[in-house]
Amino acid sequence: MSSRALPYRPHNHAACVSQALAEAKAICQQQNARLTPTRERVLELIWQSHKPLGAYDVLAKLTSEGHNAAPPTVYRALDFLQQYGLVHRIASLNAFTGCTHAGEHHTGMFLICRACGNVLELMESSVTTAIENAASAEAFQPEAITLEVAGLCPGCQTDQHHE
Amino acid sequence: MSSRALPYRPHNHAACVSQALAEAKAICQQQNARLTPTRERVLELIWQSHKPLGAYDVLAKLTSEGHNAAPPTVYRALDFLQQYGLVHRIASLNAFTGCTHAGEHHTGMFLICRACGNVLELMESSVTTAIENAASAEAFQPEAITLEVAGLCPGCQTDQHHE
DNA sequence: CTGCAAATGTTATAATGTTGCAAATCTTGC
DNA sequence: GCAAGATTTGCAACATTATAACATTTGCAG
Repeated sequence: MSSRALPYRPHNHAACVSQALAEAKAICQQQNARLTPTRERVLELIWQSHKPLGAYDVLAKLTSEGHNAAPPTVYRALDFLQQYGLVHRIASLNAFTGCTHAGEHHTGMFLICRACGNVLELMESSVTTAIENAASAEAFQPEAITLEVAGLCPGCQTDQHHE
Repeated sequence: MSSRALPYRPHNHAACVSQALAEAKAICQQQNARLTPTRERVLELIWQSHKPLGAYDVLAKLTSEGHNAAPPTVYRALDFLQQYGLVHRIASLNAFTGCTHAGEHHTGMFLICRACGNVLELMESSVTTAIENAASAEAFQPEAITLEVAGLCPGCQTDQHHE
């Protein structure tokens, strides 16, 4: 088995998605939040791609499957999912990606491949700590950290295998 | 004198702006880049605020002073200024701020006060190193780092002095 | 089953950013 | 100087991303 992290190594993505959905249901139930059909479908669509999806990409998929959706439909679902830590917004891409650490309290660090578009979410306490220390040194009280690293993923550094 | 960093402590902002402009001129001259009047004016407008300005804010100021400008005018100037490291784009705000380390090769870390809107740019090699190490551990080759921390600046943590 | 709160539908619009092409300006080699 | 090519700007249209406002429906508690 490869030592490379998901999503770079091959895996059963359908299982990976259904597990994420199951976890999402559990989290919502636990917090008395309603994971309605639309919200669940949006979450599933986002998870089906390791590449971040734009809100209008999600909208297009919804309408293509007969859902009578408008932009607010999607943005509201995304707001909900973000609120419960089920998806993250990637500010540098104006796009959304499934949270791979849902439920855990964390600050995500995103490795975004500019070639294949895949995104890997990391949780690195050493990074978070360094950032918090730097903020402290300026007497700044951090609340939210946006950390997005663009570059080349292992699979795209040498070949043309841009999925 | 306060130990707090600019822009939190009071200072002669006009001087601070004109120094930034002088440095910008030097940097452009050194690299055979043309800091045309429009580009220089955009840079000055951005520097006159410690708060990031949106592209359309810049556009509004230009048109209000008689400049016959359209969105591309501003975006092209901003592209140029970013290319030479004279301004940074803050992805989480869709806005631009003057680079306080122009000329130095660096990765900026931005402390963004959600109350007063001021932004402080830091250069912390310990943070950069931690991020690069985390990326390395995933065999990811970083090219650009977006690091934006939202929270409360020293002046806004206790009082209502939201400038 | 009624009344409130939450969620959704619907229309319109705001905010942000880009493309394409023509005109003007600057620079460079001669 | 000056013609030729490259860079910059003007301009119009358009594309993308996100929100506002308000009516309607749905789910849930009393």
